[in-house]
Amino acid sequence: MARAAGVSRATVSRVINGIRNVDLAIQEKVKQAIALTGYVPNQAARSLVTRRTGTIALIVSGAGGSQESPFPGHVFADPFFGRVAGGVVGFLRPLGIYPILMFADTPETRDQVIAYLRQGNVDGAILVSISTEDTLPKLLADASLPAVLFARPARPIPISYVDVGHRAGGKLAADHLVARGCRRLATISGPLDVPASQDRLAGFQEAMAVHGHPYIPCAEGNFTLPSGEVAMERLLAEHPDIDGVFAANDLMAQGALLVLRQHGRSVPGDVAMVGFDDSSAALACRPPLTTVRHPVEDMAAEMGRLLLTHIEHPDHPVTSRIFEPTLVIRESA
Amino acid sequence: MARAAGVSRATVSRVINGIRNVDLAIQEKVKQAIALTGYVPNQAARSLVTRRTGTIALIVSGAGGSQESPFPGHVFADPFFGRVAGGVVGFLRPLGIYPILMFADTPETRDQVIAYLRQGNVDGAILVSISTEDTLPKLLADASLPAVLFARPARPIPISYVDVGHRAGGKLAADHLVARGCRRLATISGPLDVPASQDRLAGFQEAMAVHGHPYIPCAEGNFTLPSGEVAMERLLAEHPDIDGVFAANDLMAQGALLVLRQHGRSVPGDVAMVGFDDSSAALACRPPLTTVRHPVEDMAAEMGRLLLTHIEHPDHPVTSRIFEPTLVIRESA
DNA sequence: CTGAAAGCGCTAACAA
DNA sequence: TTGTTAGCGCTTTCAG
Repeated sequence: MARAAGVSRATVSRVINGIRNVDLAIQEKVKQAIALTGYVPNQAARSLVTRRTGTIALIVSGAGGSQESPFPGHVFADPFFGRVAGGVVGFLRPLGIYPILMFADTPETRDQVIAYLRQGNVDGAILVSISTEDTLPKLLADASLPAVLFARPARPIPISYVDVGHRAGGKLAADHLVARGCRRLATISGPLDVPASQDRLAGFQEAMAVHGHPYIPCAEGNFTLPSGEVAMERLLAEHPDIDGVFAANDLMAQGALLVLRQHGRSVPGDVAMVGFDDSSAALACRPPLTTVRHPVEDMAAEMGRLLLTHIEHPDHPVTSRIFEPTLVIRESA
Repeated sequence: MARAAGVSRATVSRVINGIRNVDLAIQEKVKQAIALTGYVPNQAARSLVTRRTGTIALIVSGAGGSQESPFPGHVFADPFFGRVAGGVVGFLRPLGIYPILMFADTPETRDQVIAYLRQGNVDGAILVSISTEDTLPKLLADASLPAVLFARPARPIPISYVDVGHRAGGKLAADHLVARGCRRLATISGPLDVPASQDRLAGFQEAMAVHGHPYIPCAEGNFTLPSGEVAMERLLAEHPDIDGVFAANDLMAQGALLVLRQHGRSVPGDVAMVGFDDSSAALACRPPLTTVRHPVEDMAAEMGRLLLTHIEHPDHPVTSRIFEPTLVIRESA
């Protein structure tokens, strides 16, 4: 700005950055000049010297051996991603920092992302990895860029992460279903190669075992609505007398509800249904879905917090933070 | 990088930026040195001189007189936003440019956004305005920052925008329903203060008028599933003999379908249903929803393209681009 | 076709 | 407490 505030640029810099040791009168004068001229510091110049951008990356990374659709619409359209983005933005915004949205689904785009990060465009990264085979977490670790993951990586990697107690969630569902009086339970699991699915299933099975149900029929889905439909269809064919189901996410539960209705089974009268996530899909179900709440927004905020401390303190040790799931009781069970 | 490539930094710069007039042998030498040292140019330094950041903002702006929820989850979770983000990222990514995700819902956050943009953090902005009362478009225009809107602003503002032919979409739905043999039509509109809702309704009504149906019962919703339920409930109460419905978006159609089933009406047997958007909700419906496709991804890509030309050519005239909707026929009509 | 030198706007030592 | 002085790493005239 016009150093016409009558002082040196150093002083202006000091008041803008809130460094004390500036005479109050001068501070006032500078502030007025700023307001008057509408001066805004140039971020590029600032970053050049501070080596901080005040920006972080929010990366969604899929598997993608080769190429996928040009429009990653269905990824961002996933209510789950929306909640993550909302949580991150909600936490970061008051701090005046905003995330850069990145998407990597192929080896090339992964390299592109890494290259971008190495340009010093961001101070750190928050990574939501969709696939077990994703190599980006490792690439990030190798680049020793401050980063935080959503969910425990399939293979151990020295990066901090945030996760929910999947086993505890499975147990919550089991206990509720049993307490409700269900006797012939079944479950629709997520894809069994992802840790979260395994853990939800294990938690459910273990809890059922202690309730005296050592064997629980299980159909594997892939977290999509149609997969929930076919899983329910199969379960019903093999065990027509089912009276309670735990689906590993709300979308599959929604699909299951659809076929239950088709078969004339009332919910929760004939069969009770418990989902997982407490996503918007849970509310779109009829009846509204009883579900295990996955506190995604809070977790996303925590990712932001963790990332910031990693950025501030480069030597901060790798950390993980596990959130407790809770049961949200609505009408389906 | 180690200017140990044996040349001056100026030459390295030229090679990196693909400026001709560089001896091929030297080019090779430099490239090797780059590969060897893993050199990456510092973006901040670059931006400082070029006055370009290679970054744009993707802003979601709501109304918000005062404050809203700390987590803008439901906004980003909206499948509509997901499609926009996907389209923008899909177009920009091959160009190596990524969007910064911003969210403004209160006057304060709007100012914060503007301040951020004025810091020179981005070259331009793509704005998805959720509310009619949003003042951000005007603020952007006043700041004369390159920007493109999604959808025509309620009040005329000198900013380029991209939109779909809402009227044409309404007509598509009307023609299809009539061709199918429906005689007693009704419609569920969106909030009538937003131009898109008005236009979809008008297009539908006009087309119905030419088909000899001058009056069409209409219930107003707000684009949410529950609002679709109550609207359908009302329509059914007042006009029990309805045999065809046009809902102004898929979510409301989904809600309407739910109450239709509750009332024992078969779809499309007893009543046919046409939605609008062709969002993921259309596929989640049972039966799958016949709907007017809103080519959101393509529109988002076009926003990127338009923004880029505005950035390249600051004097490029304000432009609008209207996309044609198409009918996607599935099972509900 | 290539190198030297200036300078983008800011922060941070260092002096005063 | 404030001003002066160096750069931060790059692009870009301007010479050569």
